[in-house]
Amino acid sequence: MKAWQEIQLQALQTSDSEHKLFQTIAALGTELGFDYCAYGLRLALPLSNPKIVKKSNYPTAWQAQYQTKNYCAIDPTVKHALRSPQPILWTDGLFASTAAFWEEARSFGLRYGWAQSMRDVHGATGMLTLARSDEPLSETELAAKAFKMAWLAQNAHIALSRRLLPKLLPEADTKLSNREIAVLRWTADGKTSGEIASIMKITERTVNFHISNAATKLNAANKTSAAVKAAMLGFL
Amino acid sequence: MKAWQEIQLQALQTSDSEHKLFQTIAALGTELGFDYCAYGLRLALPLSNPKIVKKSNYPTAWQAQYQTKNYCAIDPTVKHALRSPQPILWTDGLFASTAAFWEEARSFGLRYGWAQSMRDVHGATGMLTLARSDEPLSETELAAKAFKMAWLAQNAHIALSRRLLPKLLPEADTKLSNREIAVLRWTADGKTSGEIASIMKITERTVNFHISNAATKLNAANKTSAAVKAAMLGFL
DNA sequence: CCAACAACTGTCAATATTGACAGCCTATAT
DNA sequence: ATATAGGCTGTCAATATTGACAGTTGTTGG
Repeated sequence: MKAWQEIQLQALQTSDSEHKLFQTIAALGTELGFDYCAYGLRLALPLSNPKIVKKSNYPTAWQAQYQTKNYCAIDPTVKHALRSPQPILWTDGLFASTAAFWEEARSFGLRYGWAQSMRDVHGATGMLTLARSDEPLSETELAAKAFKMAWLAQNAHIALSRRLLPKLLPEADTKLSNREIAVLRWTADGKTSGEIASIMKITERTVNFHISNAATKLNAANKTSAAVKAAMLGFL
Repeated sequence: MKAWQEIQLQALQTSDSEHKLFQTIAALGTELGFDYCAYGLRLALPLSNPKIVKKSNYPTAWQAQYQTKNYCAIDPTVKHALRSPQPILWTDGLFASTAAFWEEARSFGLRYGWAQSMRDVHGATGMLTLARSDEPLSETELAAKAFKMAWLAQNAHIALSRRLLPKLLPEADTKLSNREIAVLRWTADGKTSGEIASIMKITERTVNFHISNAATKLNAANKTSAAVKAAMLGFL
């Protein structure tokens, strides 16, 4: 499978559009024996309504169904992906409580599938799904392809999220000063401004000053939100 | 390389001790041509002094040096691992600003190395390092082994963190009620108790009641800490 | 039926926060 | 030398929070 090595370099290094990048990943999926490929990215923020982006070469009708019926919310593979980076197979057991959804997916040819997710420093979770209509996934096939699938899941996320994140999450490239970071760290650990003041040997007024500057930079309404955002985005 | 498949099953499924598990991972590293193997786990909390656990088969003297001189804080591979899941090679460029550290590592036989990190739902970052004394890592060797290394980094973290996390981070298995989660979500997004009250159509008093219960469960001093902990641990 | 639990509400006082005013000091880059 | 930025401090009033008191309702499971 020489093509892997070649496409690999392309996928990682060229700065293609997201679309081309996804095509490359899908092509690698095809080489692994999967007609269908899907990548989903779920940002960490805002927590009460996280942004989700999907890219796939699924049948258009199914993509539309999935979107309008908000299947994302019930899809057991998504639920698993958000809890664990362990790969998961599409099995009857997995879809036990979502039979209608599972039935419908299969009617579009999405019968045998595999998925793995990955979380990055910014709290974003990426999920790669590989699927096909034809042939069940045997243990031996999985064992043989496990390494490449793991690699592909990783690199799909690294490459795609690098391109998608900046647009979707502008806060991700905020620059916080050292002081702001220090103050937010203590804040996130539950210290009051007064406590932080004595820890850092500065005035309470100054602590609040830094917090408020950080909150402005992070587009946060108050210190709680600022601490959460900074922590989730990996600034602390 | 049939052994891979066999050990793979063992590594994932048997509930060995951490130590045995690490041995297994190190053995897989050896099969990939690396004498040395190290796994580091950095928890997300507490933010102001995150817990770190290390396991390695490095020379004991170097492990001691690394620990006492707190090299963790300056090690450029660690710095990279905390920012990106992309694999990284030990190169002169990488250690440009930490020459003494790099020199010392090499004096212990740690000359050629590779590392990759991975973050999970609980915010913990795991980092796998594979290294050796003898032979430089060529592009072609890396290309040939990339898949297995990616797989190993992933599975080392999945397996080891599953065993290490519960002990190190007791908050990780807190059970929050649905109401508590909802209230914390809004809190983390920067809403005040009053705002959450009108969003959820309950009294401000009730909002504070849920927040305070959640804070107790999470061992948090106040709502900011509760929101950060819940968010970092993936409860929201 | 009863226990246990989640959800919900009330009041009051002590603390903490935010927001808006205004200004000083130091290091770095132009 | 001057602009710029980070770090630092002050006061005051309006809001928000926390903590400690005491209680109702509805559901679930033994």
